[in-house]
Amino acid sequence: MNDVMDSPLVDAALHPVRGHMAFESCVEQLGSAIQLGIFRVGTKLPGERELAERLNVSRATLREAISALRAAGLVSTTRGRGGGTIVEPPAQTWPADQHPPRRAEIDDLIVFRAVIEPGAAHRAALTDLTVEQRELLRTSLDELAAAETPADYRQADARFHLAISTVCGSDELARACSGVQVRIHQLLAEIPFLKTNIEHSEQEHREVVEAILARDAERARAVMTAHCDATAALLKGLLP
Amino acid sequence: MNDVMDSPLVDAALHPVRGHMAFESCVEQLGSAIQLGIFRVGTKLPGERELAERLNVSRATLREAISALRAAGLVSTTRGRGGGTIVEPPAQTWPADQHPPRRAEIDDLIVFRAVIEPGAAHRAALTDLTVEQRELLRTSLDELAAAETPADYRQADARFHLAISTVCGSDELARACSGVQVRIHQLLAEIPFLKTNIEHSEQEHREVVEAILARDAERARAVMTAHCDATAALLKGLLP
DNA sequence: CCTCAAAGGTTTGAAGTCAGACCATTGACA
DNA sequence: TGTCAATGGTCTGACTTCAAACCTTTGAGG
Repeated sequence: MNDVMDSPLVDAALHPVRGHMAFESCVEQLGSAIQLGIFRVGTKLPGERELAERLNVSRATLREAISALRAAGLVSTTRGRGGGTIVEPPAQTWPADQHPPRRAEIDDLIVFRAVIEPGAAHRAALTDLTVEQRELLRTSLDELAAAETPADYRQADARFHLAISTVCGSDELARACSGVQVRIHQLLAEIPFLKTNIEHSEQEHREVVEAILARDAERARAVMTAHCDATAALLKGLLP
Repeated sequence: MNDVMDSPLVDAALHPVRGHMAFESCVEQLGSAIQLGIFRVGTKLPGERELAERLNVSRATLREAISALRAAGLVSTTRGRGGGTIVEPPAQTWPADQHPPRRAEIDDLIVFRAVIEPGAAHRAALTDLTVEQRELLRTSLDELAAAETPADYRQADARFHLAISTVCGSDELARACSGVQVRIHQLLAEIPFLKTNIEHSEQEHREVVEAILARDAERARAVMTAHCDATAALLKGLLP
């Protein structure tokens, strides 16, 4: 009969609705924010009521999610005034990742990143940045340089990339970058930490910030492109 | 105390979970696909069981969504063998849009689009396209030229842009473009149809495809950037 | 004409999610 | 030291969603 489904466009327009996702999504977002160091070890998460509102989820559901994080040892909770949920130092082993991403997913991610991160860098350079935004970029860069352990470095790296997208002024762009960083971060955690590679990365990081602050959009994009390509090559080469 | 929430990064990492979203999301996706002409007037939608599986939703929920579309007059349904759900010609007026997007949302969308669409064009030019993919681009371009009414043209335009992102080989990128196109399409429907503008657009469309097929990534990106900027200027100028 | 496969239509009970109210604990501050 | 506001903990009834059946309609093909 009438096989509309053969059109390649249908696949782009129709994507799976993640079923039963409120609880899952909360765990994922909070867990990612903790793993990326957006909520740092020892700090307190916002109150349950505020978090629930932010995530547009009922408090009951949010509590389920926090419960799961507590069970996983990522946070601990105390009651009463001044109490709350605080981020625990990472245990010996992260709760084992459930499913190692397929190769196709990695390729997909790498393509998406190659579009979005250089685009964000380009955009950031075109944007009239406030003093705070410039400060955020410099601070993120400094934290990267100050990182002492590989784990610290990877967290600071994720935050750095996120910071660039944040200053573009598009929530949606920032969210897309956040999603990309979460997954990149997970993948990077599985490959060895190469010192020479890091030094090269740091050089690129500095150049990107320099280009953005100098409002040299083309250069910002070019350097970020090279940076993403380098990571992509690493991942493609070192992942199973 | 410990106000972690002040970090601008938190906003990027934590985004609202759309509560109760299965039904809503189905209506949105199917409705958008119909409005963009991905499912064309007079054609039959895939069967309920297949659609439900694609959307990762129970058949009951999918049926609720179709029911809503039927109530809105977008589709009609017949039973029995050979029956199904077919796309109706658009009524005089589309079911009135619920909430006209705020100015901030429009700016957000425009920034995101300025990153993602030129990025996709660039990427498409770098990709080894199959014969089918090249054909898809040419066909989309032809349909654009063949459009007779403003509504036809806008649909063909959305499909054209979607086609470009589709050939990049990243589902996620295609999905992001799809989301952008849906919203751009809605906005464009609210402003006058300017003939001179369209002619200019068509020229750019041709150049983009030409550049992609010639594998001139820089040119593809530059032309697409100009194209997006033009649309952005239109929207900013003509929307309330 | 008959049969039956393919499609939409319906039912059912379990599980997830929600809003909102109320309970219990505890430390900040008067 | 006592109060109480802030915070996590609990409960309840309603709504949504799910999976997996089964029912009804209808046209294609023998």
